[in-house]
Amino acid sequence: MEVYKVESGGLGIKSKIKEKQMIIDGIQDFSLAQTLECGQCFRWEAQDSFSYIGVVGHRVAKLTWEPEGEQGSLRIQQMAHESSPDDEAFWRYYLDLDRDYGKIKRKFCRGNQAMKEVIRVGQGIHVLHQDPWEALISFIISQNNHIPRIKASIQGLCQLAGTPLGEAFGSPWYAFPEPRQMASLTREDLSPIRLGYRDEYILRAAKKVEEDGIDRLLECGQKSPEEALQYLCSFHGVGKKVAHCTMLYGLGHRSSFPLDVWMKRVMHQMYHIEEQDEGAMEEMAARQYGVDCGIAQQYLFYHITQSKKK
DNA sequence: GGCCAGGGGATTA
DNA sequence: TAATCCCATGGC
Repeated sequence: MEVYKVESGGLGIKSKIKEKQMIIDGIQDFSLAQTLECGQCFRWEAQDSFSYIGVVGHRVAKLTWEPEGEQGSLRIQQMAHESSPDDEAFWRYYLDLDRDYGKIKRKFCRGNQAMKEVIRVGQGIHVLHQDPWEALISFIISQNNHIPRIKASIQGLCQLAGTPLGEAFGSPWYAFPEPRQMASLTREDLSPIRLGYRDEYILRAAKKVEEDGIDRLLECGQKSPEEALQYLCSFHGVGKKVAHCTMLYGLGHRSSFPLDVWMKRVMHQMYHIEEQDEGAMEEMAARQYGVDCGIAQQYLFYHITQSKKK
């Protein structure tokens, strides 16, 4: 059995790989459940409160969180034949484990008492690095929709058009459909998934990405937020909200601050900004939270949606 | 049966 | 640039 250790990130996180599973330990400021259930992603299934199974790219994995006091370790069990040498780096990046969230949270709370309570509720949230194409389509589907239905629609889409990844943990798994796979579908093909009027949006998006080239979308991660926003909004069915979600969760733009009905509600509560005044909310976000305001958005969103559940 | 769900497009004025 | 309506769908 091969065991090796890797150190990186400067946060004292170490990891070792045993057979087909990997353990990353010494992780702080992280909650697997909060990160996977704060509404930013739609393809993870809870097994229990410490364990989730899902698909990222062509990787099928079971993630298990093992708390140890203030810290914890993450066990990653991946489908055997999908292992590759860069798995470790892949999961670190996907889960954003090498960012100092403690420092970011302290910055958000400086001179902002209300934010301390907001962050206390979702203190383990990390903003993921998801696939940009999957994020774009997922958030088009999310419009005027509920999270359980969004998940069901995406699962249906993957089963319909995604590459089969084989069986693992007792079920068959599918990759998220590539633009090419989705572009060949018709509205009739999609009708069993019940996307409603959103089916046309995702088909047109697939065709546009086929025409423009996927790199045109991926390059938005390196471009300015203004340029990325402009390109994303050129997709039919993509407005500012969906564009900002794609930028934040898929393209790594941590300064994106998506404003939905919940965020408008919480920004009104905290800063007394009128709910239709998006410009004032964006200015306030930039001033209060700076370049990482997208991360602040996630704490705020989690807090307001959790508080309404009770 | 009306209202809402992490919106966006098209049409008005 | 706002405001309004419509776009399907399902849960409550």
